Amino acid sequence: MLELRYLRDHAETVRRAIRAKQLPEALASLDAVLLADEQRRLLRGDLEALQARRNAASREIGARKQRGEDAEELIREMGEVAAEVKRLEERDASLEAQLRSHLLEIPNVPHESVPYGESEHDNVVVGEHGERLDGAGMRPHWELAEGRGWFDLQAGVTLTGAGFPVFRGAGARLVRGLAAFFLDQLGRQGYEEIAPPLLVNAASATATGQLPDKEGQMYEVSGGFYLIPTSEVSVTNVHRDAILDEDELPLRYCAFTPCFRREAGSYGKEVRGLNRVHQFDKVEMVQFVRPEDSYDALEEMTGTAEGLLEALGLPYRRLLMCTGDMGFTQAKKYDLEVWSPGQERWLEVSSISNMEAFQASRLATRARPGGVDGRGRPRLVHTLNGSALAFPRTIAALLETYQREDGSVALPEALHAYVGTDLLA
RNA sequence: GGAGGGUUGGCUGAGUGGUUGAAAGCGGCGGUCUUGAAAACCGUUGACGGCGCGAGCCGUCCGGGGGUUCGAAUCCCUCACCCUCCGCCA
Repeated sequence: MLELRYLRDHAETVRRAIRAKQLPEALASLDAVLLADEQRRLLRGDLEALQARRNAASREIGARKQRGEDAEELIREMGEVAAEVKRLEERDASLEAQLRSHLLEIPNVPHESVPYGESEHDNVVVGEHGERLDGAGMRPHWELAEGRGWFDLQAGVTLTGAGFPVFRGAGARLVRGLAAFFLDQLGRQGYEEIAPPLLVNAASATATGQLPDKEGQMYEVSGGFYLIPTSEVSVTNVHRDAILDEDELPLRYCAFTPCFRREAGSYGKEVRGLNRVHQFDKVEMVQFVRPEDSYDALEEMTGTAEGLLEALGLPYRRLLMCTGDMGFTQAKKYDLEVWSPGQERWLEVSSISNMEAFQASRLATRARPGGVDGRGRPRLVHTLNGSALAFPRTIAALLETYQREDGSVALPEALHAYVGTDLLA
């Protein structure tokens, strides 16, 4: 969330940001925060004066009793003060709770380099790599897989419901190979591998920004837990409520996990095959960096994800998300889309974002200059995350791009050792 | 699941109702000494919020929440986590 002090000093900037992000309902939240803040500061003036009086009187009572003097009158007097203090404290607590809940409803402010836009149509293509294959005669991945049994959508429907594909045989091996390939690549670039819990509590989901505003996107299970919609949630919360050593930044983590998303309201060709599913695998990158380094880190991470697509020989393009399409928590976000020749459309396989301090303030993740024992004041870190990469659409593009006349798929060389074959037949 | 013990500042660890924001030690920072360093010695050293140009003043914080009291780190309730023992499971 944005910090209260920032909100007080930059209310207009935040109003513009809210409008640019197409979240007008947050304007009321901002007003509510500013009002509650003002009321609270007034209240605290009275409250603290009263507390000071009580503290002084209590000391005096203690002193008198020690001298064996009578303090009955003062005690009676303080009884009234104590009741008033209690009343004001309750009012203060209620204002603070209001403040906090509305604060959580205010989105992050886009970076100045982010273009204004109302929807996905206003995103800007900032680079394209590789030559798109002509779609003539190319089959979509679901037809290819159907013939060879690499994944079984019907079985998933039986087991669970639509959007839960069952990978099998060479398809399952491809999943495992891709995971190992991605993780190895990231490991080489200094990312520490994490195998996190797949269930998180509400505090974790709130810290990374899934709650309270995107509740409907997560599966909630009994015990008050949520299935992670991305390992960003698990991995970023590893340092919740922590003071890091600023000299040890950046911290780079990666994780291979399933992700669970309700994706309510999607239909039609958007969801054919592996285009959009409720459970999918993804390798995620997460970084904790010093504030002044976060935009360099964003470029670096995006480059890393692009490197994976290049290693797989898949044509892709990079999009800079406009203000209206970038999401609640982000300050700047790139999407990578891979070319799907069998469908003749672009498929989003990665999304890399800089949250600046937005998550860090909810996480209370700070870093102290000069080490944990140092004397410097801790300050909020910046957090970033990005997919490297999401599996189903990567697999779709791989199958379609490398398909042969007979419906088999010749894998790119980078995967041969990982999948244990150069051909899915 | 049952019984007991514990959770205090960056760390170890005192403190069981009244100048305790908290002893002591370690660590950190500054200094003396030294060619330099170590050792020794001296000083200093929590966070957050509010007010003030400033020196400074006020408030809150001893795992979380609630209660008793004029006053709570200290008493009561509750929750979480850790440790020990018993049971159960792998």
